[in-house]
Amino acid sequence: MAGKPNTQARRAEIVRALQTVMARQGYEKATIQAIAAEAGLAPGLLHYHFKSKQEILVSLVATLAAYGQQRFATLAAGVDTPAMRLRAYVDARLALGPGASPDIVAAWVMIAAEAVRQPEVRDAFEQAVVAELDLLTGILADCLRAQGRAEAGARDLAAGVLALMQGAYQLACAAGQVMPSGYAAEAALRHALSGIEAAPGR
Amino acid sequence: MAGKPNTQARRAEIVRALQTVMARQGYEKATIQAIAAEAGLAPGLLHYHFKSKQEILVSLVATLAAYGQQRFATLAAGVDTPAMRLRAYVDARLALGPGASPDIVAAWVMIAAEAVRQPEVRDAFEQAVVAELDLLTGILADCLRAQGRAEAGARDLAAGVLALMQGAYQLACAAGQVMPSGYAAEAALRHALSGIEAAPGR
Amino acid sequence: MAGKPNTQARRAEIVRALQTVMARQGYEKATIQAIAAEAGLAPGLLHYHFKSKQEILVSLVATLAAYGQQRFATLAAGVDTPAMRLRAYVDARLALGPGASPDIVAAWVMIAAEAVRQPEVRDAFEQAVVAELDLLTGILADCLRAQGRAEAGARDLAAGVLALMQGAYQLACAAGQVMPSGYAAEAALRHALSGIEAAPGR
Amino acid sequence: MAGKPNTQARRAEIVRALQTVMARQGYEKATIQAIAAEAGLAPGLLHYHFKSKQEILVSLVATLAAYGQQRFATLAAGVDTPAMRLRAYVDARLALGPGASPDIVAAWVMIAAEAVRQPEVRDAFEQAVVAELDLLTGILADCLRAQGRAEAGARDLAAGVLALMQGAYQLACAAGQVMPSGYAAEAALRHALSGIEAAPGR
DNA sequence: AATGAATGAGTGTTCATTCAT
DNA sequence: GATGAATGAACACTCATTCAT
Repeated sequence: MAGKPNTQARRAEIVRALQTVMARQGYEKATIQAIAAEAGLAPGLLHYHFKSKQEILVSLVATLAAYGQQRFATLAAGVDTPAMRLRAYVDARLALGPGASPDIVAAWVMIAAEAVRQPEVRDAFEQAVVAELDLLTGILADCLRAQGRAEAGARDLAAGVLALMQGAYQLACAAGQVMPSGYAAEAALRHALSGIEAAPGR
Repeated sequence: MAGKPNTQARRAEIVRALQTVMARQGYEKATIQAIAAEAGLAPGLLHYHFKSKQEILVSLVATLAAYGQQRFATLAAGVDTPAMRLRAYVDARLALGPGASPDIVAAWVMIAAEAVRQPEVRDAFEQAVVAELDLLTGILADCLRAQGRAEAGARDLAAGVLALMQGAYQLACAAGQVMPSGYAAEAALRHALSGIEAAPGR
Repeated sequence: MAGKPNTQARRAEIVRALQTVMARQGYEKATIQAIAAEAGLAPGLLHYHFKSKQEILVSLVATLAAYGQQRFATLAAGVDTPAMRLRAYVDARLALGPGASPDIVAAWVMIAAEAVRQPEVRDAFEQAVVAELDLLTGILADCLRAQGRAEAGARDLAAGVLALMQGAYQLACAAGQVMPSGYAAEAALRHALSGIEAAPGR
Repeated sequence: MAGKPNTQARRAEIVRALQTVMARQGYEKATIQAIAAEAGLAPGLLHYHFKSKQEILVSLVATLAAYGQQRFATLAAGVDTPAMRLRAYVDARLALGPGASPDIVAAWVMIAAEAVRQPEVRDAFEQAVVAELDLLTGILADCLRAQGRAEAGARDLAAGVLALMQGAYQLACAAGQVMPSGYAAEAALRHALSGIEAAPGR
């Protein structure tokens, strides 16, 4: 076998290197040279495996989104009540459990910033947000149903929880010095629960 | 020929131009040339009034922070109960009242992103966050006291509300297509109120 | 007066430098660095005065086309018979009279090659060709009319003369070693005259 | 495992692929990757069969030249008068008979452009031009002799016809929109005939 | 004979900053 | 105060060529 394809593995390495550099320095400073150096590869190789720098970023969005979903799946495995699934979700996103990485949070904040300006990144980011919104809406609807309440407000409630978590990420990265610590998980959970209790009956 | 010193006005014009361009195109794309064009000034003039591009940005952070504080002051004028002051605060930040500008929200999201990477911007951003946190903590403490509850949790509660609002801003800019609309103000208010009710007695 | 505009002059210098470098090395080898060096300017300055390298080339096309038209105007001044205008035209294009420059011929050949691939260059080139075609068609029509012949075939005849000259340019540049020398002007003139004589009466 | 030597066939495939890609996109854009993709081969293989990209181009020049000569041979087979051989020649080069290919014309125009800058290509191009010139000179000399005229001007006349055809090719590719159509073959033939008639007696 | 990953020099272009006027 | 030309370092990206397999 000659010149055997290793594109899959190389792509993963490169995406990983982008995550690392981006978490430290942001997307603009994450130059092709810097990413290549982090990955221990020649700069030109990055454009052999990816069409553009943006494509690496889009790939990273998908990777992180998938990683997040999987982390929830792991934590929620064997959990049977809706309320506990809700807690598992918040823990998967915010608690400093095993597998939680500051790198990922920082990278995610940078991605959100890039999503504002780059349409292709925005598309990928929106896909991730929708998936998250769907997942959380489902969990909350389960909780509402379990309490005999109307499920109509589930999506708005999910949006509030998501916004709270996203804001907590960002403020931690951009103003970590002055924010209280450890408020987020409890706040997110309480927000969800109070929203459930405020919902009208079916 | 020596013109009259109009540095103050020129600086304001330039800062304003940065806000406009940044809202449209982000900070990196907000080149000196673009800002100058937006302001109708010669490019070289910007570095006469500001030491660097970053200094313009730092100036914008302060300007926007002050504008936000002032907007709350206006809405809260003549309001006498703590609960109404709380509502005035949320409206000042999120409601589409007079003076609310998508430009400002977009610019603020960009600023938050830059704060992650540029220490000087981060400092200015943190100052703004602290001021906001102090203001909101005060309002919430008033509410708690008015209900005979312990004020200890006020800051964490303020942090939650702030995070929710910041996250709502960002998701609106980065994934506006897929987020529900109009959830944020109500969610922020409910978050505050439920936090107040959950607080223990003094 | 401060920072006085000299764009016009600089643009001309840059276009001229492109012509020189291109005649020697072709368009691809005429790098921004090479053009800047030829003009004695900093590389970055070229993009201050021109949006892109292509824009410099398009500018060169227009410049050379205008120069050619002007050269004919000079040679044809004071000439009164159609036949002599025809000769003046051929001389303006092919003869080694004063003002004829191998640089220009070589650059023109390169331009024609680029016109095949770059739409914007092609547009400019086509404009030049049309102008030339119109001019020559007019001259030939005059000749035909003077002999009481139908003018219908003038444009096709002009196309033939133009093609002959363009081909002579190109073969001189690409295979100058093996082509006879000095055949072109006489051939072009004879082609025109024989075409005139072959035309039917009115 | 050692395959059977198929270098000859592979080389032909590669040269053919270059012709196709070059006709579409020009020489510079005809990257090794693009040629390989067109030929359905691995990029590395091209440098196994050819020392360099330039060598492929030189090979293409020879191939196209040979193809042209062969096309004339086919059309001229069974033709016995000099005048008819002349017509066969022009048809072989310009008429839209069977086997005429826009690809070949476009590729030939690109080749002529490259011949200006690359010495090795120029050598190959000049060889092709000389062969063509010799062939056409011979045909024209036959015509002249058949009419009892001096053969001295045959080569200059051939050069004129060649230039006309080459220019027609190029203008068709670079300014096809604005050139009349179908003028070239007739013009070339008339040029030759009028040149013959203008020649002095022996 | 064939593969396709790897290299690294080179390209056009952008842009904050400087400076003579 | 103001102008706008000038600078040069940086960037993403391209690509002929090489090489281990």
